[in-house]
Amino acid sequence: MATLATRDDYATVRPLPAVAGRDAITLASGVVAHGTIVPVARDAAIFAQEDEVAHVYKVISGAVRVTRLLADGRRHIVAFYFAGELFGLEAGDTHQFAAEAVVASRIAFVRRSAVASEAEHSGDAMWAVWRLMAQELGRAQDHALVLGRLNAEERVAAFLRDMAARAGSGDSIDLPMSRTDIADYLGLTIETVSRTLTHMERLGAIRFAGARRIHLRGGRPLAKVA
Amino acid sequence: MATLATRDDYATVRPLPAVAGRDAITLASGVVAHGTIVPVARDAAIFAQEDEVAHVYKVISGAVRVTRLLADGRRHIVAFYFAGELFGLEAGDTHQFAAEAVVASRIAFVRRSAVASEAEHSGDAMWAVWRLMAQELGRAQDHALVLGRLNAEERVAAFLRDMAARAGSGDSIDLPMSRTDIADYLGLTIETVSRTLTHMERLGAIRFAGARRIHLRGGRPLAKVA
DNA sequence: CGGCATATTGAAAGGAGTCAAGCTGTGTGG
DNA sequence: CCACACAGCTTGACTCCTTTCAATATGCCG
Repeated sequence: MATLATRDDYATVRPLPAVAGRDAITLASGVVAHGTIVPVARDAAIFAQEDEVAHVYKVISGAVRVTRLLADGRRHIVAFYFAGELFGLEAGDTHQFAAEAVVASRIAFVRRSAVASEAEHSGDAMWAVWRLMAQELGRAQDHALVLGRLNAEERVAAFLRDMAARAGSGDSIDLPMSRTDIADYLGLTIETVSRTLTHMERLGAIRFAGARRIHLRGGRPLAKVA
Repeated sequence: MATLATRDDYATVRPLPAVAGRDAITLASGVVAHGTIVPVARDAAIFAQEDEVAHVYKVISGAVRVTRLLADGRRHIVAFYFAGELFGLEAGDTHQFAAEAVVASRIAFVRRSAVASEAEHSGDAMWAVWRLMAQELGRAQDHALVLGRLNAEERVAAFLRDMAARAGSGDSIDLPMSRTDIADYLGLTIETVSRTLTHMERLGAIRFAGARRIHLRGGRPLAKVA
């Protein structure tokens, strides 16, 4: 199914240790740590599924997808991250997921130890990390609800609403990811995603301006989910 | 769809403030807080979806389900919790879910503020709460993968494996929840759950001892997922 | 022992998947 | 600057897994 992104397909980006810590990265309001901003090409890996957890990441510009691969090749996208968002926070020492740039992006690498020591010394930082974790948990639970109980139309509508809030401006949504990415995020096939979007356009709920730019019309697809 | 558990169906259990704090509850190894152990009847609510977050809970005995209800009545089960497990930890001030006892259970109510102050004073407690949160996140992400990319047989197999590890003894699984609960957890219908279990029995992968007691045979259903 | 909730089983329908062409549009080379 | 080429997207026809609708069966509890 679909084109797979395995570890060997792309070179993993590895910032030189020597230059790490050059930039001041704002993890949360008031919480700043040193890190390195690295340009990452489209589809290049930021970390792989077996990598040791060494950093926490912030999207400076562009977009990131976090994925899991099943042994038989099925792919699941855990989450997308956009400019300003943090990702890569995991409890264990080995990444359970892989992360790749959806489009050419600039990613801040902050050493996990830097975040940890920041959190130990400052209640604010600790609190910020906690909030981030809680937000991730909420997103994952929402995602499970979408995958467990919504039909194709509802899933795509929920996705568009989420994207409108996070990657859109006004009623215009800029989708940096492919239909394959959307399908793997929503537990559907690319054909179903495509058909559903076409159907929504026919209904007048959305309008296309190229395959990856969508205008919402009258918030019609918003009506469904809690 | 299915029998619905709405807020009005059951009386919510509310421990008397006067008796709160009578028992010493172990939240994690070495982290103890005062709380109250309350008996909760089968299907009785522990908290409802709109309730203010006042407590953190620990299952002393029995089992708990945490659910979400869609406006049209569709139900999604976020998670099950068994003896020894903690639940109810949420970031906001209002519960996003409801919790009910699956069977008659004993639940420890610990004031959230007690946990918070414990965490503020002790690095250990803080760390324990963090670990719990991270574990929940991992579970939610695993659940999303199951719902997004596995078929009915694989979902049930994954469920049985999880139950064997958490609510079983050896190769024997004691399922306290109904087929409806399982279906709402796995994003299936009760008929599909039932048929799948029957099919697994025909294949010799499991053996029934009553509808809610299952013996695994040779770990056959374990073969599928990562 | 009866009665009701829970579970199983069957048959038919439907929504999403699969397989297979085309189409579009973006990037590149002539 | 135009045109080709390839990746990505759309559309169509058909299949299949899961749902839906409908009876039974089972079993727990009073």
